[in-house]
Amino acid sequence: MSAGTLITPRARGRPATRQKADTLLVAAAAIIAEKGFEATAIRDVGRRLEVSLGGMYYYFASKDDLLFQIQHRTFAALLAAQEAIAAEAGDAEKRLHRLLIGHLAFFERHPNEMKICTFELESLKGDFYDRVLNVRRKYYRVMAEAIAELTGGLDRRGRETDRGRHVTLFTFGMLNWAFMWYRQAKDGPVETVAAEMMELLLHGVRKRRESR
Amino acid sequence: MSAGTLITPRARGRPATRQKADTLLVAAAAIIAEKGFEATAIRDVGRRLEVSLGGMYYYFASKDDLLFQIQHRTFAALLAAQEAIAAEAGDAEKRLHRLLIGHLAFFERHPNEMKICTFELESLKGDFYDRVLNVRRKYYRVMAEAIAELTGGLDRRGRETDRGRHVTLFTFGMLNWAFMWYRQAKDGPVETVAAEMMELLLHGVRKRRESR
DNA sequence: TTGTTTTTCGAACGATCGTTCGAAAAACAA
DNA sequence: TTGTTTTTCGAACGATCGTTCGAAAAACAA
Repeated sequence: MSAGTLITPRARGRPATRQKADTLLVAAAAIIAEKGFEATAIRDVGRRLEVSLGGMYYYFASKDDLLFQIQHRTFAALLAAQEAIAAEAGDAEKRLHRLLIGHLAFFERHPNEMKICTFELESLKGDFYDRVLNVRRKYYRVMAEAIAELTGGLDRRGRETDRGRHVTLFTFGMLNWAFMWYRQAKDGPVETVAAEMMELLLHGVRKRRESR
Repeated sequence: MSAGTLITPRARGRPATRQKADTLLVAAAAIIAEKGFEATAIRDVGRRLEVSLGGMYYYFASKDDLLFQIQHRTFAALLAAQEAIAAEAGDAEKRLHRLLIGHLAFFERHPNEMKICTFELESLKGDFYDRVLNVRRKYYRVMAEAIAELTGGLDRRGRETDRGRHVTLFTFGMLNWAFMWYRQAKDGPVETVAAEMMELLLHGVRKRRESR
């Protein structure tokens, strides 16, 4: 929507140019996820797709801009997808369950980008940082609301309680830490992991003697 | 114990030298936690404590060695502290509760070092990486055992089940994500947070109608 | 005091990096 | 075809970095 205010090269230009910029962003994300942002040279990103160093600067205003675009469009896409999921019908439990699946599924589709969002947030500066933080806050609220519905983690004025806030952050911890260990082959589909997470949130993990 | 096998400058030398090396490690951790490992220049670390660039190389064999020492000694200290806590008397619930407190308390005492352990593990190379990973694995086992005692997350042969593994990783997620949000002033003492985490693991977070 | 070991420092190295710039090439519109 | 816009490229810049090295200073032992 207000994406038109972006004054970066890739926002103007021909359709084929925008598409190439997308390809560059994906390639850049793969390299940055592997080596880290500071350790990644723009030269290397270009080399992988056979674009000269000078050519890279036709697509991105700066190295910081490149990092910003990866993070911003990733989180914006995640936010949009999850807002749609949150709007579907169903009770609080089903809604949160769908959101857990949605988050992990998005993470599975875009592991490089999500890893960068987690690791390199603080590599963003000034306005870039603020704008990404803004999207992240919106996403936090989507999840926090869904969790509060389930836990009653709101006080009488509808504001988040300390305990409700912590439960939300615990949940984000479980979700975001997945990049450290989740491998589809070893851990099964994300739906299984989400179901286990949901079970934990609903009933805890203690060995139940008579749970049948 | 086998720390004597370290062939780094700070392992030999006078007591005052070892002490100065410790001070340098703490100062380095503060800078690296703020700016990231790649973005941190050894020059800057030296400058903060008025040690020349050349002088830094009397204490550390290389920049990689500096990062390794921070991570290795931090995780070794955490492991030792938690092993002691795990060995204390008490049932499975009390033991895990103590470990949660211990982890968060250690994190609160050494936020810079713990942040580096989380963010910069993959900045380590070769043998440095292997040796830190080795300590991390030991720590994982301490926590995994404590959780398995509570959940029964072991199969008949005493091996970790998939579900047990996931519960452990969920717990690590909650604990390690704390660096993103925990502030003593806002969130209260770590004991409170640990208690909330324990409550979640035991009973889940669903609003209880008749929990009295 | 003298001799030895430990510690500190400054200068210099080769390498790499982000960014700029203007010219050339390619794509497109007329 | 001609003229215009978009895209690509190579070279060069100033800056920063990790590391080395040998000489000087400081600390210590005799």
